[in-house]
Amino acid sequence: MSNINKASKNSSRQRFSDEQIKSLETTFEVESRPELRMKQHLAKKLGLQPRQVAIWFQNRRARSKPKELERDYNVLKADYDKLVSQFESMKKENQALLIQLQKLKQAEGRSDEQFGNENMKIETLEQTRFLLENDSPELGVPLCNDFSRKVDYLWDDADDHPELVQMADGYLTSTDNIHSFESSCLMDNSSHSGNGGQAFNF
DNA sequence: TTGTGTTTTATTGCCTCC
DNA sequence: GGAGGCAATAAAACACAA
Repeated sequence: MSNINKASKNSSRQRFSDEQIKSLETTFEVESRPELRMKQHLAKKLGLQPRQVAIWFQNRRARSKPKELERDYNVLKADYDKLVSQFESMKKENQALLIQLQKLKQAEGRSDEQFGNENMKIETLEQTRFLLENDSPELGVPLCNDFSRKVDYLWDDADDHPELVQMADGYLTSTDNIHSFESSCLMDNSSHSGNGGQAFNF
């Protein structure tokens, strides 16, 4: 269609009146996708063509879409932040419980060597915590690059204690936790290929 | 007044569903 | 295949600074 034809075809275009807009908005709040019958009723009531009413709702939905997306994003982010917070507190609780377990096992007569060198554990804890906290400061959560490097078996005789492994940051955790954590990392790895120079070799 | 950016109405083309 | 929805886009109407 030429520009001239378009211009002549649109020459009668005019903005809807405040009353028309108000009525359309009111309807939109109740039903953003009104049925044909409703659109015909509205058109008759407002002195518009049914096609104009249909187009108005179409455009109105398009305008509201970014706002809806923003609302959904905020809800999801709030949920996510809450989960991160819960995860952190559960991680601490888990650590405390595993330390308790460690002490109990020590009390049972195990030597310190079987549980690894405490000094090295503390040093590794500080280094890894720094890296994880700086992986994604804007989200306040660590990413999962090179996860496999961050897991070491706590005991040389791991066969005796397959239920416990040591995270590289010094936290103790169960193998079940490790597996679930690895699964969650699959989502992150797509957007963070490689270790970005941040991974830490142990 | 005019140039420019934004908003609103309308068209087009494609897709999905029945 | 027709109806209706959506994304992309055109173009008129409007707002506003200079």
